[in-house]
Amino acid sequence: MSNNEVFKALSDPTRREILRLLGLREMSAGQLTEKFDMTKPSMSHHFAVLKEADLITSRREGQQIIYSLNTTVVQDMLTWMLDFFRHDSNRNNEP
Amino acid sequence: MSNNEVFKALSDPTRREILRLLGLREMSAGQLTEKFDMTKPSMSHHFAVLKEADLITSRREGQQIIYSLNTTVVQDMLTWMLDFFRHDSNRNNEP
DNA sequence: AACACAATTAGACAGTTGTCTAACAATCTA
DNA sequence: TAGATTGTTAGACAACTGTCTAATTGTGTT
Repeated sequence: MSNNEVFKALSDPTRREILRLLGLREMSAGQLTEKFDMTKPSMSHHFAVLKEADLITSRREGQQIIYSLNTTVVQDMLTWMLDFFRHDSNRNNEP
Repeated sequence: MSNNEVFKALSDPTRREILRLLGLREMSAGQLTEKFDMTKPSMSHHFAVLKEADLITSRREGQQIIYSLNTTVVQDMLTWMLDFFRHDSNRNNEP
C-alpha cells in the first residue's frame, strides 16, 4: 500500500461512500451497486481502485464477490494522518 | 469548506507536503517554493487549491504572501475522518 | 517615474480519471 | 449442456488535473 494510492482512492465521493457502507457491514458487489445510481462496470472500477489501495478486501462466495473493509489499513491510515497533523495542536509551544 | 474539496486537495503529494511544512511553521510562498522542484506558477496553483479547501490561510506582508495552516479546519477534518471510520474497531459487536 | 522583486493569472497541453456500452468470465441450476 | 445470474474486462470519450511559459499585478526602492 502506498500512501498516495490511499489518498487518491479517498478523493472520490463514491468510493468514500462505499467505504462508509462497508464500515457498517460487508456486502456483495451487487448489494453495493444497488445503493448507487451507476452502472456495474463503473462500480467495479471503484472496487478495483479501493482494492489496489488495500482499503478493501474481497472473497468469492458462489456467484457473488463479497467486499469488506480492510480494518488494518484504515487504522494505519488514520494513525498516519493524526501523526501528519500532530503539530496543529501544539505548534506554538514546541520547537 | 466542502468535504470533497478537502479530499481533492489532499489527493496530491505536493499539497500534502505543503501542509506538512506549514504544520511546522508558517512560510511565505517563496520559501515554500524553494522546497520543491517546481515553478512558482505551479506552486501558486497548489496554494489556491489548498485555500479553496480552506486548509490554509494567507496574508500579505509587504511583497510576500505568508501562508499558514488553518488549524481549525484540519482538526475538523481529522475528527470527521475518525468518526467516518469509527465502526472499524467495533463493527462486530455493534448493531 | 523607473526598476526590481514576489507572487498570481491566463492560456496551452499532455496525462489521468470517471463514466458508459459491449463483450467476456465464472458460477449455479434446470 | 443451455440459460440465468453475478461480476469483471476492454475500449472509447469527455472532463479534470498538474505542469509549463508568458504576461500581469502589487509592493518597495532608488
